[in-house]
Amino acid sequence: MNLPAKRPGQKERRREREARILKAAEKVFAEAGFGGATMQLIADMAGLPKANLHYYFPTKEALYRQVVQNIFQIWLRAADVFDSADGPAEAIAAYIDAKMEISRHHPAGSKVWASEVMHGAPVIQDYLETTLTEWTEGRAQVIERWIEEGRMNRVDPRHLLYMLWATTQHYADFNHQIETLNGGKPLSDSQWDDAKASVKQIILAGIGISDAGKGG
Amino acid sequence: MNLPAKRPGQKERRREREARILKAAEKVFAEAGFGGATMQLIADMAGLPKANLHYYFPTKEALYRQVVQNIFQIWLRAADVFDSADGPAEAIAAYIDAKMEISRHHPAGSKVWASEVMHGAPVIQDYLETTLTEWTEGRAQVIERWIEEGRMNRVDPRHLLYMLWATTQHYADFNHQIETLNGGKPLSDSQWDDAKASVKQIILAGIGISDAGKGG
DNA sequence: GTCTATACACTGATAGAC
DNA sequence: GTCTATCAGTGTATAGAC
Repeated sequence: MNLPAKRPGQKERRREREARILKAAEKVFAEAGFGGATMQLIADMAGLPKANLHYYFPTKEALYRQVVQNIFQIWLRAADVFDSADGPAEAIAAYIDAKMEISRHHPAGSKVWASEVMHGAPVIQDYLETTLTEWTEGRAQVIERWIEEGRMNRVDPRHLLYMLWATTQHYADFNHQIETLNGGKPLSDSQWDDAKASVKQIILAGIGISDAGKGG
Repeated sequence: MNLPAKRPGQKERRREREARILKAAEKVFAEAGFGGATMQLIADMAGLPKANLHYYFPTKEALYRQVVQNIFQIWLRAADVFDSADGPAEAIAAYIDAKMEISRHHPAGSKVWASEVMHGAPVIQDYLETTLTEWTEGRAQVIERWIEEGRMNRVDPRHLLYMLWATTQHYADFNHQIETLNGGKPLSDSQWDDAKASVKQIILAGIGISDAGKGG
């Protein structure tokens, strides 16, 4: 009877808590690693009793798996800009910008991803073998076409992609080291602009596109 | 009396076991992280009873600390080639080659280092603030001089160094991902040559040095 | 100097009251 | 559907026999 009317936004509350747990878990996993992270820490940061986590996620590994999958989706969405442009200069510049933005505003996610891959991808190996492999092959073909059209230097497409991933994610994964070398202070807005400009300058010049991404 | 004569190579045996423990610890820490690594795993891999580890290293953290310090020394030695050359083309090419060799033959060490920095450098923060900061500032000045002498493009020296670190270490830290994208097989000798050549090609061209590092 | 057995703390997960 | 109390398992570290 009144049961349906009795739950206004009950599902929303559950979603809101799930999101809070996932956010806390991402941070704790990033800072302590899977083995070093504890359900107690995650629960405290999410503001819930420890046992409640198992009501939303059956096991620690299931929670971790969800965190990693979310990060993977963010990577994939950022990769879309690679296709929305019609030339290497615009596409690669946009891709660098998008990934640098993620490194700046989502460093914890990048760290969890890096840790997962470093440990042999025990949880997302299937994604590496399917989605990531397909995406990489597709993008390598696009780069190869640009090379044959004479729109950029002949470089190995895969190693170019690795360099893009490595360089952009470095600003997230090693942000503590960069901060220390910056006198203990996080990069300012203008310093982030410098970082993005430097990465674009070197890589675009490195593949023979000289007039793009230069501000002055 | 005969006590000194009674210990032939006793110190050597201790050093040999210490080295074996350190080697096993490096691998376990790299694969499982600090929190995921157990003294049992390290002991098994080193072929010693678990409790014996505490005879050589008082705590798990002390063992970990020694592993991280050793890796840092390897990084520093590799950085020496930066100074043994007299120009940017030779110096940076040699630095890339040296770091790529470490990534190939010492991936576990690179992973432990990456993990330590990602978690906020709880153990080697002092090294970051002293040795690494001084080395970085010195090398940035060298690069700045090369720029003023017109021997390479004007780029931000620090972001160039970050790109060198990120790109070369990526082949160690993400070797599992690279292996997966390579059809599940480790890079062959020639593929490693391609990787080194690609990195040198893009970065050297990216800083305005066009005729170096090209094989054919 | 080396190993076996054990103490003590803490973790992930669950049972049961509300 | 939510929380308190607790269990079983595991981890580091150590005491004590040899």
